[in-house]
Amino acid sequence: MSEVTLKTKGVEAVDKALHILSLFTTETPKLSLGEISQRSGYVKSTALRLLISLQNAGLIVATADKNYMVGPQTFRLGHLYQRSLRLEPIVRPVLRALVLRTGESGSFFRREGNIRICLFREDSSQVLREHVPEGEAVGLDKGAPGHVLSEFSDVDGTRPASEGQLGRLPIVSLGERGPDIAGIAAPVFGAAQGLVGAVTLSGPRTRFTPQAIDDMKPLVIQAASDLTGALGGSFYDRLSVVATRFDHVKQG
Amino acid sequence: MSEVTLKTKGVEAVDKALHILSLFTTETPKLSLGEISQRSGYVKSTALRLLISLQNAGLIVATADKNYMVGPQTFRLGHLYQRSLRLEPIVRPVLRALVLRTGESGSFFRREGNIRICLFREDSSQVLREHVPEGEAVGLDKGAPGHVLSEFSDVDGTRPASEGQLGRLPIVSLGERGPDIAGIAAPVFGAAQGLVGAVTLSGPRTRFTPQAIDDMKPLVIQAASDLTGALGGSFYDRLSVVATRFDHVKQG
DNA sequence: TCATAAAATTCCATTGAATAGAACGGTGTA
DNA sequence: TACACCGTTCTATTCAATGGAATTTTATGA
Repeated sequence: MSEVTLKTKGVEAVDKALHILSLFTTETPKLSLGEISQRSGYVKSTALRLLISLQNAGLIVATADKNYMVGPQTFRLGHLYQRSLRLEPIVRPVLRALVLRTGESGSFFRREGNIRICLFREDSSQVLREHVPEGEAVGLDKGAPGHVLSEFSDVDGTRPASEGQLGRLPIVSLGERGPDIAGIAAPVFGAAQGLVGAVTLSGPRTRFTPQAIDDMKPLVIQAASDLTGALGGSFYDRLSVVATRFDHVKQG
Repeated sequence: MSEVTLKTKGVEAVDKALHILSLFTTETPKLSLGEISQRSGYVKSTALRLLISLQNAGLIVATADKNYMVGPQTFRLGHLYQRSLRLEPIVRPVLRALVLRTGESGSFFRREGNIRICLFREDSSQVLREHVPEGEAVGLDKGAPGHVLSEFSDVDGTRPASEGQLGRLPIVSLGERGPDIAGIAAPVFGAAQGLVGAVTLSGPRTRFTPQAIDDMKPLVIQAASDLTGALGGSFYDRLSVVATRFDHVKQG
């Protein structure tokens, strides 16, 4: 109610309905009317009517046991979104190559507001692997890709990344997102759009030894550079800079 | 207005907003306010307010050139849907194996109302391949998986598939969905849920020679049987039936 | 099995949110 | 420079959304 009712406002009933939609998360993928009413703060009759509209649109489906889950239309729209970015044919092969050469899992993250979502993921074939499925939203403050997306968020067509920023690449994270999870990430830039996302290799910390990390670092940088090139970006074109700095990073 | 305002109805404003959302398709992923107003029939001021709510929820984003596209929240929700079905860990490996052994692309379709959507897809590495990306909605009347999903749609926990139905498997489609596209499909059943989906191999018609088709048929049947088993289903347990009929099918 | 509790669903008078269309402003085109 | 088109803001009217109570359905357990 008192949330954010400012600016040129939308339609309250729609806001409420979509708020209900947002209650469905990985942790709570299935909710009863009572839970929805409680969590949203809307009385049950109101929540129910909103749910009917959501169901008619196929965004929500009712289960046999009188619960609610997200519906098939979300899937259609979600893939429409994924395709609208036109990144998949570029990113997927690069990730696949990374995974083949390292045996760890490769992902591509994109910043959306103050979270990051896993747009693409290629799993390693290892039995032991961490798991951030595609579509998962994670905070910006944790993990190597999070740092990358924060650090380079102000990069756009007019303001390229500084040498100092590039010098710190790739960013390595050990035990941040979870005690046993490690990751190595680097930013991907587009021509005019600036920061597009972050490419990362991740896996169980036990396999990320100093030696292994040193082996993977140049591969991640190379992948980020390849992707940036494919998107028309040029920040990695100063390869001398990156190469020089990169030697430096390896020592650190 | 006169569309469908019957039954225990929901909330009109929400219906309108979600109708706007449904205007975004593969063919028209990007719409201006004018187009939205025209296609939906809502006056521009109304459409604009609904769009504001949709934007606040992250389901729609405005592009730099004053157009609208689906937003990142659809992606999050879409993958939540995909995961809520709990099919991916089961289906994906089977598809991958199919692709490896045949060189064609494998997909898993699910019926949603009177359309089918591609839930999972594993591309072949061949240069020439047809393309139905994940999330794409296709009609039930065309293509091998469409026929499968139609033919077995009445199968549920209480009414198993008849021998006659099973005998016609797998269903082969040549040049139906497009003049150059061929596919081989078979149904997947769950324990109590009945028909869960259809697994299919598809590719350019030129590679689907009678010989190649005969080679692929048992693999598709086997994949469908494996998936059905993994889901607790048992329709393929009458393997004698399937095997016998299958020999018959090969001759046909 | 029936009684009790809890949840979902329906109903309806009140009211304020959504609406339509006109007016405004901005941008590109002839 | 003027015109035409598109997006955006404004506002009085009205009808759709609301919430709470009533009713029905489902779950629990004695």
